[in-house]
Amino acid sequence: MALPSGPVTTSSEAEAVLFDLVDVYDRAYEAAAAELSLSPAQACVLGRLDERRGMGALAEELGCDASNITQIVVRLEALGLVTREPNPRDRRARLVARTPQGDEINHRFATAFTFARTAVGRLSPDEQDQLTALLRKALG
Amino acid sequence: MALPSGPVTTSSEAEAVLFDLVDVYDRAYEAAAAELSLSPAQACVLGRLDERRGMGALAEELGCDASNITQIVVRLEALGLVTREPNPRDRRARLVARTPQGDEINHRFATAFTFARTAVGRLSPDEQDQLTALLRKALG
DNA sequence: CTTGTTTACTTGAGTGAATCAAGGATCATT
DNA sequence: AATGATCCTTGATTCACTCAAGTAAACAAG
Repeated sequence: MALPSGPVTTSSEAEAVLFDLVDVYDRAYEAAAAELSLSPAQACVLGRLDERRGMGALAEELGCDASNITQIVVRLEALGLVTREPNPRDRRARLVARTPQGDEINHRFATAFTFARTAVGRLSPDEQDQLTALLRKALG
Repeated sequence: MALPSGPVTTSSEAEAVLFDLVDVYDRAYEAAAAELSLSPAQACVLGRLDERRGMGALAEELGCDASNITQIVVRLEALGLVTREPNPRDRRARLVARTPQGDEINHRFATAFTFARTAVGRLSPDEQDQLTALLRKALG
């Protein structure tokens, strides 16, 4: 989603700021990925491989079709960032794991994606707690 | 972006909540669009046509290539939600405007996309002001 | 053990977003 | 009238995403 999500009509100021936040966050994420020549989806998957895991687990966590994950992982594999090893316990399944290069790129991505860190860093510890509490309440 | 944006590693709780918010927001936007058989990008463009305007203006506001807008608008036109009239003052340009049907769908979208409204509605007026202030500060 | 079912993943087809390069038409300037 | 910039479209390409079908292996009876 390169195009922003909203606003249709923002009735309250809080809604407008919320929208701004989401927009800036998404763009920052995309930009950080682009710096490493990754698509946002690739960066996302790569970031969820701190431990090796199956394709199905990824699909479920990310809430998308398994075939989508297959494609993304195939591309990450072609880039040398990920391997797909057969699962010795279940020969239907395959375990996806980051390569050392994948670790390196993932680390660089984490460094490049400064938005959340920076935004939170603009707040005092007290304010951070307030924000956390407010957002939790807002999320229901 | 159906796949979530983040987290790589969330160092603070505030960052984690921020990520949650963005994720839920994006998914809600997508779901609301899907209810009306629109893509998120289509809903986005449709929502920015309260006044008729040129393709270029849309592209600039949405930060993407003009040819991308062309495609999206062509599809919206095929759905009968939008018209592209020639600009009498400049025959290179075309003015995009919602049709009555487009207005209707846009309104239904605004109704279906309840996330921001609902989230903010969980907070008292005071809390809403606090949230607005905190997010403004965090956004820098 | 073989039959049938479920599970895990891949493949293929199709849609749409997005970008880039190139082109046509029109405007604006000299 | 010629030049160059502007507005938009077209074409080519990549990728994300979904759905329908298919393969292969696990699993559970009979």
